[in-house]
Amino acid sequence: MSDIIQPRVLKGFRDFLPEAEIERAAMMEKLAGAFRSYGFVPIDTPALEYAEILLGKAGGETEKQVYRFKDAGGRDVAMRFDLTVPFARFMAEHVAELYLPFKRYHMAKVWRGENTQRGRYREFVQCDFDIVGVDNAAADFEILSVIRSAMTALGAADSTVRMNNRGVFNRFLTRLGVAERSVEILRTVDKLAKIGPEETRSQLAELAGATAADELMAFIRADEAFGATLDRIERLAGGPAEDSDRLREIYAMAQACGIADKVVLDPSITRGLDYYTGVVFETFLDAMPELGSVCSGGRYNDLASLYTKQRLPGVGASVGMDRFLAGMEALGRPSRRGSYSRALVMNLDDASAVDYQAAAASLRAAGIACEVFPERRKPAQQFSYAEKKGIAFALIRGEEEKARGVWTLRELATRKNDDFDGLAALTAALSSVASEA
RNA sequence: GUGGAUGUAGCUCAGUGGUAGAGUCCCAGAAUGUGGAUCUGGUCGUCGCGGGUUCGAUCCCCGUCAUCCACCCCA
Repeated sequence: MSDIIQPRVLKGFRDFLPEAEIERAAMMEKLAGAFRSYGFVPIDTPALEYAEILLGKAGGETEKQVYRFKDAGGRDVAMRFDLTVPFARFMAEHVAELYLPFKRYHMAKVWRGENTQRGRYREFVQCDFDIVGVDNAAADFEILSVIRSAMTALGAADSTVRMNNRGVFNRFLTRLGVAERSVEILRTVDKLAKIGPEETRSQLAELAGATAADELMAFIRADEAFGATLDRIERLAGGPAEDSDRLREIYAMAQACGIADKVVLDPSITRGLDYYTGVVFETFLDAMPELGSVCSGGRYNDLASLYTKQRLPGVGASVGMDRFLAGMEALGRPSRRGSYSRALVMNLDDASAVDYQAAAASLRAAGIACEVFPERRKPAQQFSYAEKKGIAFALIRGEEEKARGVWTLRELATRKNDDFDGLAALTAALSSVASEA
């Protein structure tokens, strides 16, 4: 007679238990801190938009992957598949209420109905940050700098930003006479790290001929210092121009700010997305480059041309939070934490129920997160509960302690007890140790 | 979307054409309120789901769902 529904989640969608969600929340707080330190402000937009808004310019892969359906009112709607397109609509709609340059960050879930794999889900969080309204080296550099700050804040300072400028690449393709095939060529070049030089060369030869393929392979090498690579690709592209100067300026700023050692000029980085027009960035964990980029972005000349006649140049990037976390987990450095409680007030004596609440109130007033175990149970069970939630301290007051007029503070890890004469002394003691952890 | 592997207790995994086990975890007791050792006993499974073959399926076949890997694409 049991017809319960089997509980389950959709392919590519996930539940997050407290430990995982605490880690995600901590990560978002760290990112927000990095963004705010540069003056970026938060925004949010709806998860659901008119399909024509989201798909206006999309084609091919995006179109196939987007979740799209008719709502109850017959509207043709779609779930956002990134945060950039909704941001374009947002800017077109609100630019008059805002100010330029506008620097925003946006951390939210997006949905893509593509096949899953480690670090690739159908529902995942992107953390975007963009500067709209300025087209210069200062803005490009600021995004680069925020990427470095974000990675450092997340405990991944051992990562490298690989950057390039599509303008230089396009000039080079024009010189080669293969500009009309640039989209396919860019896409092939983008796969260099994955498929290796031989395969890349043969695919390029099919696209552009053997001679051009050899020249392309010579162009996309990234085995020299930033300046040497820049000089080489600038020469191959036809000499000095604004695009190569831009890279030079950005690099000078990176050097001045001490982040140049984690920035590489890699002419093979082109980004698959075709709306990028200037600098492009990809960020790889040094210990796990095969995971793919955990933070990518670049410059686009016109963010919102689909929705407004006002020209809005911008530059930005996006941290793939779920992919990043998958990488950190694979590298064995997750920061597990079971709760935010620092102390558990043990429940050992019904006659002391009031005292327990008073003790907890006293701790919270001192800024110490704590909880009262809600029913009387054997001490071992309460200790076990505390340890599962990662609570470091237990406050013990049973009949014996009450008779002696003391509170016992027990450190769970060491199992050492200390007696305190009153709540004030106990709270003070806990304040000093709690702030250390 | 295409191809391959996997899916057995909360967790990690054995196993068999006759409806299932180990370790761990959890619960109780030895020790009647202060947990890391030991011993004893115990709970827990629609063997992913649906269908087929069979006297009988967790095992064989088909489908399906999910996870992982490769391709594709990308965060």
